[in-house]
Amino acid sequence: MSITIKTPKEFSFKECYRFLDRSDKECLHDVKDSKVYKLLTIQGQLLLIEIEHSKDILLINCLNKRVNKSEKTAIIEYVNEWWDLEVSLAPFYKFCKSDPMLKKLVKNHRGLRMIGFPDLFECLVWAIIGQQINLNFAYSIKQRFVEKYGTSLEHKGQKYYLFPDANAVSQLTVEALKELKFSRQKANYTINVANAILLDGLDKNKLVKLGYDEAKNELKKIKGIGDWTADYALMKCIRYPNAIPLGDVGLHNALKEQLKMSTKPTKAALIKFGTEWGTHNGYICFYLWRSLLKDN
DNA sequence: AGCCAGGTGTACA
DNA sequence: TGTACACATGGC
Repeated sequence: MSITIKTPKEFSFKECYRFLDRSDKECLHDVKDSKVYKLLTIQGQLLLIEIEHSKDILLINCLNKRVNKSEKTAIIEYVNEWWDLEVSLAPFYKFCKSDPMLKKLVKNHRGLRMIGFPDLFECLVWAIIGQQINLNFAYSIKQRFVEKYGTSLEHKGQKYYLFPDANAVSQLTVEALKELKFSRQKANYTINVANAILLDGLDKNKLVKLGYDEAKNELKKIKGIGDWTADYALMKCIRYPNAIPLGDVGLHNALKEQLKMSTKPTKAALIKFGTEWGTHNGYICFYLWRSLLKDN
């Protein structure tokens, strides 16, 4: 059974692919020869998918199993959410027309979709790992973590991984995570998040229904989730369009570069941006992050 | 050698 | 409310 998704109006496979290819230590998907590979768990089964682009469609193959109709539907749903394919970018592009910096960002990366995290636990733990350390180090920690505690599937001599689930992580000790170079604090934060999901009913759908402010409060109750991590998850997983991690160093660096500033933006300037950009916060932030990668 | 990386909680005033 | 400090490691 062939699986296809008709691409939305504003879509660039090349831009999405470039973002997915930003680290060679990424272990939760693979990119090769203009194809994207990812292991999914659908209805309790491991499905390895391959995504390629042709004209106005995404062609998806499941490499390890013949899929039935409901699995096909679930795969399409997953990719739509992962790559944010069901949103129109027209309002965002219209908004950007009136500002030179935003106009240039859109010109350089038109069609880029916000590659997100369908899974809340993965999103939060990845954010925690990335707190205050450089991205390369963060990827190293994630790789050790996923390879040690994640479920995997081998296909043609290569291993593909799922992110460890909250159940498995709640059983881990701080010491076990420290061996992977988590700091003591981050090890605690990570286990806290697993417990919040298992014991306190932290749930993606609940956060979707709560509204931005309430959802942010809910997340910040967990020790280890501050403003930055909460907004990161609300932007990349829950997908509130106004969510933006204003304290993000990458955001600061990108703004400094784009606006040719001599110093990083002040806190007051950042708050002003967040207010002016409003519902376009998330996409503007994502495009600014994209601008930090080479071959713009 | 020392500072900075996709921050946060805690300890103090 | 506001500021100092530890935290893990690696790159420059």
